[in-house]
Amino acid sequence: MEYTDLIQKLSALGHKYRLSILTSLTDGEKYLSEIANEVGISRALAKVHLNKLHKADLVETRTVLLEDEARALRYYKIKDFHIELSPSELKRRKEKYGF
Amino acid sequence: MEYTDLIQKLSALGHKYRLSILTSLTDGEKYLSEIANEVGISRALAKVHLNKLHKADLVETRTVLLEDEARALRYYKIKDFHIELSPSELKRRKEKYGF
DNA sequence: CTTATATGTAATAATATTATTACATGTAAT
DNA sequence: ATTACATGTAATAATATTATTACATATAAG
Repeated sequence: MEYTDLIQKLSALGHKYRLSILTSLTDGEKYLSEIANEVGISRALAKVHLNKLHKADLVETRTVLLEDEARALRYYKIKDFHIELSPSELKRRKEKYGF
Repeated sequence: MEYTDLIQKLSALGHKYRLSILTSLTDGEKYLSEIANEVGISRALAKVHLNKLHKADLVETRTVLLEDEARALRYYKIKDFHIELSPSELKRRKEKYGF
């Protein structure tokens, strides 16, 4: 993973609501209002944090048409990622990539 | 690791200078001016970031008296930590701790 | 006594993040 | 028509982070 991408993911993960949202999405995909309710924040605020998670490539979205094909829901799904950090991992990265 | 401690570590790690400082410290302990030079920032700014790393318990300090026992240097040393995050890790945490 | 090295802090400025509020759309059900 | 869901955005306010500047201490060397 690129340095700037790692930084972006770490800072996206380092916020209580965003980590909570991501954890909530480990159940499966959910739509905005569901997420806001589960986490206990307003829909608008949940959107702000979901946007940040999306920019960091930690979630992806999918629009689902309901049976009537009139209304559409936007589902948020956790993307796969793997971050492992420790002093030795940082050293390994440094030796491998030079930073 | 506690939820708030994890958040604190993640947000401490999620900044270019701080990750750079930590990576630099994988070589061994260093003092403030060395760190500032290596990372390429002012001493005052390096201090700000080291304070944040210290609060997140990612570095520890040690005061070393020079031979003459007059001057003292404050060495910063990386602390041991291990952070592993992925969708399945988040799910495991949730099932184990409930968040 | 000036320069160089090391430490530290406090105050401010600049920028970014976080949170809220208010508004917009659309469909379905009462 | 109003209420209940669902979506979205833009503007503002509040707060926090990040960066700089300026000052303080102390020792050693020239």
